[in-house]
Amino acid sequence: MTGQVRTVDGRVAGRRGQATRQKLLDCLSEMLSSSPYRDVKVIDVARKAGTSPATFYQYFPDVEGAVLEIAEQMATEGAALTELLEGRSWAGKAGWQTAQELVDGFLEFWRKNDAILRVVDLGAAEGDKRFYKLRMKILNSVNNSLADAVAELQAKGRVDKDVNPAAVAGSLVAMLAAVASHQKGFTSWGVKQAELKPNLALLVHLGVTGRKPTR
Amino acid sequence: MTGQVRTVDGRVAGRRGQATRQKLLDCLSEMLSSSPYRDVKVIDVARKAGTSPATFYQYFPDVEGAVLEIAEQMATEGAALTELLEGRSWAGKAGWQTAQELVDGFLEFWRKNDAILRVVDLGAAEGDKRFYKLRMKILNSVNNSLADAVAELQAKGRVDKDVNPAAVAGSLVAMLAAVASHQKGFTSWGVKQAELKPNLALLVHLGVTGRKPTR
DNA sequence: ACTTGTCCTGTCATGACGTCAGCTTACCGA
DNA sequence: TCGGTAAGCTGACGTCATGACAGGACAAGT
Repeated sequence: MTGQVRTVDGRVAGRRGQATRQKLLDCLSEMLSSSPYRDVKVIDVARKAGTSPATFYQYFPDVEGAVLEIAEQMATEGAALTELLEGRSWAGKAGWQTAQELVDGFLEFWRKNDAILRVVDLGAAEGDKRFYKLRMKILNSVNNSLADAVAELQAKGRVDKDVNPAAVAGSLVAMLAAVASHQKGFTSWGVKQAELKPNLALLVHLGVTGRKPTR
Repeated sequence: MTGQVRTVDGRVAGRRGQATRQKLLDCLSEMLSSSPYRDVKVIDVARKAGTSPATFYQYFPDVEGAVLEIAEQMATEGAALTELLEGRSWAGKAGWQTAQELVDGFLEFWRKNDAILRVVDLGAAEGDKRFYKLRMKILNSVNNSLADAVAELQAKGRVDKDVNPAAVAGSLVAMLAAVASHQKGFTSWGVKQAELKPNLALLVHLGVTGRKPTR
C-alpha cells in the first residue's frame, strides 16, 4: 500500500534509516506535547534524537511534513473509532449506552493524541488541504456513522425531514473534538471531567434522535 | 482601565508611537490571515508596516505578545455577543428565533476574526493561561447566558435535574466555535453554508430546552 | 537656538534554517 | 575475500530571524 519509504533525495530507506526516521518522529511527537507548536525547532528534535539537523532534512522537507507523517499514522489508528458506532442502536436504553460509549471513546482518543490533533486542527483551520483532508479522514468514520443513524431515523419519520443528517453529524463531531481539546477549560468553569461526559452524551443523543434518552 | 501604553523598556508611548504600534498590530493581523501562524516572522510584519524589526521589539516582547494584544482588543468587541441573548426567550417560536440569531451572530463574529481566533484557540489548547483566559473572556458572555437559560428551565422542571447547565452551555459554545472554525470543511462534506445554520440552531435549541423548536 | 524626551533604525552577536559535498557503514555479487 | 555500490550521517557554510544597544532624528516646549 504505502510503497517504499523514501528519503527526500529519492533514496529508498533501509532498516537503519527507517529506525532513525521513526526516532525523529517520536521525538517530534514528544516535543509537540511539551512546547508550543510555534517553538518546535528542527535542531531541538534532532538533538533529542541524538542526531543532526541535516539528518532530519534527509527524511522530511520540514517540520510540517513530519507532522503530517505522524498524523497519518494516527489517522489509521483512528479508524478504530468506527467500532464505537458499528451496528449500535439508538433506541431506548441502548441508545443512551451508545451515546455514552461514543463520548467516552472519542474523548479518550483525543486525549491520547491531543498534541498532534491540535496541530492538525490548526492546519485545517488555516485552510491547508493536506491537514484538512487528514482531519476528515480521522473524523469520517464517526461522522458517517452518525449521519447514517440520523438518516435512518429520518426515514422512519422519527426525525424531521428538514434536518440535514450530514450537518448535524458534522456539528456533533466538531463539538466532541472541540470539547476534547479544551477539556481543561471546563474545569476552570466549574465543570468536572466526570460531569462533562454524561452531559455531552445527552447532547449527542438529543442531536441524533431529537429526544431525551431513557436511562 | 488600560492605563498608559508603554514600550517594552518602560517609556510611555506618545501619539506617533501609538500609531506605529497600531500599524504593527494591523499588519500582524493581516499576516495571520494570509499565512500560517508558524511562518509569521517579525521581520515580515515590520517590513509590511514600513518599519524595522527593532521597532517591533520596542512595543512587543515577541509575536505571541502582539497577538495577545490583538486578541484583547477583539475580546472587548466580543462583549457585544451578549446582546444576542440578553433578555431573549427560549419558549415557543421566540425560542427558535433566539437560537437562530445566536448561531447567526456567533458565526459572523467568528468569520470576521477567524485568523486571530485560530491562534487563541491553539494557545488555549496548548495550555497557555493567557490565551486560555482570553478565550474564556470571549466566550463567557454567551456561555453564561446559555447556562442561565438552562438553569432557569431546570428550575421550572422543564429540564432534567441531573443536567449540568454549565457543562451543556460550554459544550454548545464549543460546538459553535468549532463549526465556525471549520466551516469550509463542511462544504466538502456536501453541506452548504445555508443548510448548516438551521441545523446548528436546532442543536442549540435542543441542547438548551431539551425539545424540538416550534417554527 | 536649545533642551528634553519620544521615536526610530543601523549594527551586531547569536543561533536556527536548509543545502551540499564528502565521509563512513552496510550489503551484495563475484 | 574483496571491491563496488548504495544507504546513512555529519561538518561546514551561506542565509536569515532574533533580540539588544547606542545613537541619530524629530517634535514640543522654553
